[in-house]
Amino acid sequence: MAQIGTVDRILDTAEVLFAQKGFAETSLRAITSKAGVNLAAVNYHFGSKEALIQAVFERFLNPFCARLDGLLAELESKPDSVTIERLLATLSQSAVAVQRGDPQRVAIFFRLSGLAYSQAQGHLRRFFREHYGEVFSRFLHQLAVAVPDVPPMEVFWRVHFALGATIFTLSGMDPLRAICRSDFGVTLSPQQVNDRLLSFLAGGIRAALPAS
Amino acid sequence: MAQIGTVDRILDTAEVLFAQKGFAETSLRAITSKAGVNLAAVNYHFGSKEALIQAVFERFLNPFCARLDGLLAELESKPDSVTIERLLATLSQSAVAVQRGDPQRVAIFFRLSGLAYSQAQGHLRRFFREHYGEVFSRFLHQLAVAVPDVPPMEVFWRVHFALGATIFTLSGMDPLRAICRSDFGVTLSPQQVNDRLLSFLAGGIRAALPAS
DNA sequence: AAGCCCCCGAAACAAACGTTTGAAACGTAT
DNA sequence: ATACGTTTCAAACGTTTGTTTCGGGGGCTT
Repeated sequence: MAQIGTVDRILDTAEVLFAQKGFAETSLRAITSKAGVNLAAVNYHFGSKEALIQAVFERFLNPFCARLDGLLAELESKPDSVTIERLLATLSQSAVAVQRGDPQRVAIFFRLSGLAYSQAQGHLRRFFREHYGEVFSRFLHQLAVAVPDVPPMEVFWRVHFALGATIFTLSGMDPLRAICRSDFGVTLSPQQVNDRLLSFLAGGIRAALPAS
Repeated sequence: MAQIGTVDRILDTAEVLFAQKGFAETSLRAITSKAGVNLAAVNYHFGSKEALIQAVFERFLNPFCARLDGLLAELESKPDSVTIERLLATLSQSAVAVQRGDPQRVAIFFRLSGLAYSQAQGHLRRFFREHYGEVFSRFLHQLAVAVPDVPPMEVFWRVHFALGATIFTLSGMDPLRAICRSDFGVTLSPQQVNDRLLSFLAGGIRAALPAS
């Protein structure tokens, strides 16, 4: 068993607790006591709670965006085969791969993204737009290529609709699967939920435009 | 100018502040000082902050569900004409009507719903399931009738996907419209965003099932 | 007018929060 | 062994939080 340092122990614990209860509802004392480190360690290593939150995001968003960026570059080299399904699958695969295929960690990934998004105000939104805006618009552009008969502005909106469905669903994955099991007697794997989500999204993006 | 009582002044103010910054981030002092009432008034009239939060939800969810329930009953009497589009429009109209057509208040409505949902833990989730679970499953059943070729369990999942897209989008309506204006030079009205959302959802719900 | 009940207001309460402090413990290079 | 920079620790700091207390009206009924 490899000994992990204080910084990573804090990040590992903060990640889980933030995903479970939100940022404001998670105290530094809860994090440090569960992580088995001293309370002052957070301010020593990160400077402040706000900086810790950003560090948590950076740790999984940086590799995610790097991988996504690489896969998008690969797709751009052969523009003919770019479909919605392939683009969405690329996104999904990036998330899963970065979390080493662990569904539990993928859930945390999306749960945190959802929290960050609903935390509409101030510093986190700026942080996202500055660090990850480029990859996002690259994805947006690829998607516009994949559906040439849908105007770019409509693609923009539909991507946000899709983003909402994704984050919303995957951030509440476990409770939803429990309801599904109790109401229909069927236990779906996260992968199966993901497949259903992707076909829903593809159908939505390709839908007929509203009669304006 | 009609004088409104202390209770409603608190509810009006809390509603806005909760929607803007979340529950934990909004202090009772912020609410009471902005509402122009004494700090102790919250605990006097509601008992606790948690009870205030529930009261805020009840005030707009009760009339919303009542109206939705009535419209659903109306639809059940003529099962032939029930389509996805009509059902979604019913939902949308209920929300708009209850908020007296004020887009600002409709935004608050969805923003609060989104917050409640992302606040996955404990008391709010129970509260929702107990109070509004019946109307929800009634809606679900109607939707299953409207798309007979999609199995009920698939409808269940797709409704949650749609719920996510809706809450997510409408809760961040204003910032998204600002981005759309700056990126495409087009200013959409909330109604126009709603139309686009509805066709996206209809397309998603009707999409081809994943090859399992 | 006296009593009663409901509501308001200023102040205080204990608890929890993020953050800071200064000294002890550590490993490492001189 | 000594000295040095880094990390850990217990303790305390000053705020802010939700909640409670208690005295003082305002509008009733008797």
